[in-house]
Amino acid sequence: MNAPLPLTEVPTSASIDHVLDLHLRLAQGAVQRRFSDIFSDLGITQTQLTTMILIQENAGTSQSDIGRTLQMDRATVMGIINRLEGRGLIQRGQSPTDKRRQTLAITEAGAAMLSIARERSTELGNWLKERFSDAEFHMLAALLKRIHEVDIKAF
Amino acid sequence: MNAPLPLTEVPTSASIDHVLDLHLRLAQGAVQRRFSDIFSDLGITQTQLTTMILIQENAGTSQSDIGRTLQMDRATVMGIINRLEGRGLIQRGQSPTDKRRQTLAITEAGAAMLSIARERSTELGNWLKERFSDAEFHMLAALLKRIHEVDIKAF
DNA sequence: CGATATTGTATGCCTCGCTCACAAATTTAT
DNA sequence: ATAAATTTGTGAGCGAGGCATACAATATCG
Repeated sequence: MNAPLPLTEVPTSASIDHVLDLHLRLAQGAVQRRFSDIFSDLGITQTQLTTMILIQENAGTSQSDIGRTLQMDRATVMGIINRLEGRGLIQRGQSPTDKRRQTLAITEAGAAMLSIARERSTELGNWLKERFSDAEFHMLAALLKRIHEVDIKAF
Repeated sequence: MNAPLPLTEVPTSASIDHVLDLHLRLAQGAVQRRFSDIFSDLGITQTQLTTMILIQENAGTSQSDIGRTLQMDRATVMGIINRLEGRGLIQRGQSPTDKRRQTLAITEAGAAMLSIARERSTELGNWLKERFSDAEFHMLAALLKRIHEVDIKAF
């Protein structure tokens, strides 16, 4: 369920080593792999879980809202919502005020899965925290935030 | 070519805000979008570019080597190599010592594109560096490295 | 009212990432 | 030297995510 294990020598590249975007991508990949390990029995992805949490804690949100928060296209969000609804984890409803909107809500099955998932999240969090002091951990989060937040600010 | 632009209020979640893995994912997404903007005319992805640089600076590497370095499955690497070879940017050859291996090399077209791409990389680097002091920048890289390197160390 | 923007949806295309299975070659063990 | 295990590339298949484009319905603003 993972990439091969490097024990032998592996090619490196001077011009690659200090490139931030590579480290970012590799780190994200590592987390993603760890995530699917930890959550394998729940069959859920990082994006899906985040989406569900967002729905649970913002009753009545719409797909567009989620897209804005998680910086995804409307069409992309729809795919995710379709998959979650297809599994009976969330439910679409009608907004009383705006007929274009669809309110999103967690089903009972979804809530059940979420309560398990939240525990697992702790596990993932610990796996990450192992590597850092508290200060480093918060620093890292803050620095990362600058990357995606400035992306927003640009408009 | 991008996600919608949040100007309005957007749902947030207390339990989501300090989750490191979300910031990591969003940051990576933001970089990816910026990347495809900057490199749009070259029609190349982050992964593809990294792969090509790796090949160029490690003459005769194999697909498996790349997989280990970039932490990707053999099968995944093959897909990437296929696409690059299909566009005539790289070339497969035969290893003189090991008949299982395929040596990878950059074609002339590939080298031409790489020289442009390296300039664009600077642009992406600057876009990132804007947000950070030098110390922060290096700190961030170092912290990220801990995430994917420990992943390796686990074996 | 009319023009403009927002929301959801459908379609289609592409990249990445994985599993499983297989064959050929190489290395290690007996 | 022969047998066993490992490495390498490949093929087929599956699914998620991410995008553009286009369309219809609804809201909002001038």
